[in-house]
Amino acid sequence: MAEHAVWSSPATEPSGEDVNAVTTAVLTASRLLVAISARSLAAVEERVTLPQFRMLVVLASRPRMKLVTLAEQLAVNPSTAMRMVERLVAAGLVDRRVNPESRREILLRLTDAGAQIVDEVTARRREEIAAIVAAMAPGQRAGLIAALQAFTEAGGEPALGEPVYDTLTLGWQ
Amino acid sequence: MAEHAVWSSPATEPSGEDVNAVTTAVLTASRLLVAISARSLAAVEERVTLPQFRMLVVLASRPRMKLVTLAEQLAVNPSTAMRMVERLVAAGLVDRRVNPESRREILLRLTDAGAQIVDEVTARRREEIAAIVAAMAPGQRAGLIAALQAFTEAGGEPALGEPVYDTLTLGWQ
DNA sequence: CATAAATGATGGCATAGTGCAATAGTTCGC
DNA sequence: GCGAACTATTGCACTATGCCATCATTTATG
Repeated sequence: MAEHAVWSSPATEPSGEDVNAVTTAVLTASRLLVAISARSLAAVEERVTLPQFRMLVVLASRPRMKLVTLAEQLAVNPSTAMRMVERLVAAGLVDRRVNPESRREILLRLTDAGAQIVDEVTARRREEIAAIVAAMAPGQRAGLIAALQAFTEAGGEPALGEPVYDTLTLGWQ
Repeated sequence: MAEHAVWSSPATEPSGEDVNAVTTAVLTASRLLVAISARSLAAVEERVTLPQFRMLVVLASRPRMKLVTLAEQLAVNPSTAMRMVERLVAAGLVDRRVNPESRREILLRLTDAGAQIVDEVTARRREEIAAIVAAMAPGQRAGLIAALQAFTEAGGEPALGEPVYDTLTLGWQ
């Protein structure tokens, strides 16, 4: 549709076409990953909303989190996190208690039920990806690992300083 | 944390470990892609919300869409789509008019301003990915293309029947 | 130690996003 | 011509969000 400019990088490589083709391949693969993610969530989306699931994922990554930290991880306002926590506590998915070390803070963590939801989605996602990988010719798998590692390394760490927040809700760590 | 079972597929390959390693590589790369996506949206998120952006993306993919179709593409209730459309029309990002061919339908399409927002994010995302690809050793790029194509093919089309909706908001098509 | 400053949790208010159910206008099949 | 089917739209309820104000607790400072 829109004419995509070709980002040839004169200073580095003359292989603008090359880069462009790889970029397209990455975008195409991303689409599949997004679809996988959406499917992996289907099983739980009648129990929790997407924002709630993201909150569970963050809490799964680190127990004994206080509210402001949780809000930061989710990149939402503390008041938003507050009300979500209230609902999740009411739903029996999160446990909230005052931090005895510092009584102005609260400590949050998943209940078993909350942890189970996260595990369910995580496992489902891994299964889906594993199934796809298993469908690939064995010889191609090694190439995929090497290629993805190179890509991930070239991408480096997410933006410095900014909170690495996870728009989708992909919670594996 | 949780012990991940190893999905060896006895009927096909004995390479369960192999599959597992590839799966992990895929998940790691996905994380980077999610971060890229989040950053590419930063520039517009003061003008539109994430759901609104997703709506713009869908409208960009096909002009003259009617409301129910739009709602289906977004996997939301028509009433939800309706109200979102109202806001986007008010914001000057979407154009809404009665279909002269069938007066019970409305035809929706992006305004120039709406299209510009989509283009902006799409271009930004491509640029970010291209920059990463450019940082890879040229020799690795060909491998990445081949590997990703194999992966995408093995993944096949998204779930049959279900609407392919895009949880994240990655709108390239 | 006493008091100001900083931290953290909450609540009030307004807006956006969602789904379900009901309603009203159009079009289609017979 | 009429009822069925399709569309848009609205009412209602609830979740998600941000900004700002308030109250409790802890920390820093004189």
